[in-house]
Order: sequence, then structure tokens, then C-alpha cells
Amino acid sequence: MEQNEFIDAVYAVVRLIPQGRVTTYGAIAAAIGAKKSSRMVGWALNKSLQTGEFLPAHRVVNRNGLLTGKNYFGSADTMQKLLESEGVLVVDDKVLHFKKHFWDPISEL
DNA sequence: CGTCTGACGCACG
DNA sequence: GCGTGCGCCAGAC
Repeated sequence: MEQNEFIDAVYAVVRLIPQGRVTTYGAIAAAIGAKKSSRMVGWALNKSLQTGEFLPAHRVVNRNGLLTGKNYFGSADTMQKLLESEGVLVVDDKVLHFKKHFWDPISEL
């Protein structure tokens, strides 16, 4: 099933995100050869919640460093707490010094 | 089967 | 910097 391969690819990349670093949906999409399907990355992560798969999904934000998916975690502040516990400060649902914490799967792999 | 929506991102004005 | 439109594609209705 190709759909499963897409999901596997997303999981693989997300699992490689170092602690204290963040990346974006678009970067992941580009890394797995689906640059235009960044939306599907979010869809895949959402799928991971259902399947009980653990992924550091809190390290994945949109291109602005905005925690767009925070509402999908247990509480509205869970994502932010996880990030801050790793040294990534978040204010107003945005990652501070985003560019500095950004981890590009293409460049780093 | 037609439409709308959405953890996105880019181009345009 | 901001609003709008479009491409992408799976899922809900």
C-alpha cells in the first residue's frame, strides 16, 4: 500500500528529529519526495496518534514556527510544554528563534 | 459522485 | 506585512 509507505517515510523522518530541534511539514514532505503534499504530512502525523505510534510530533511545526497542531495533543498546552522541556521556548504558540532550532532533514541527512 | 475541509506552503498584488 | 487564490490529496457528508 503506497499510502502506508508515505506514512512510514514521515514517521522515519520525524523519529530522526533531534531533541531540542524542530522541523516543518514542508521540509518533511520535501525530504520524502512529496514537496507539494505537506498537508499529507499533517494527516500522517494525525494518523500516528490513532495508531498509538509515538512520534515527537511536537517537534513538527509549520513554516512559521507556529504550533498549528497543538490542539491535537491531549491539552492545548501539551505541545508547548514538551518543547520547552527540551529547551525550545514557545511564546504565543510560536517557536522562538525558530530558524536557529530548525532542523532540515535534507541538509542534515 | 460533487463539495468542503484541513497539523501546509507558495505565488501574487 | 497581509489577504487571497491555488495546488496538493485523504476523509467526512
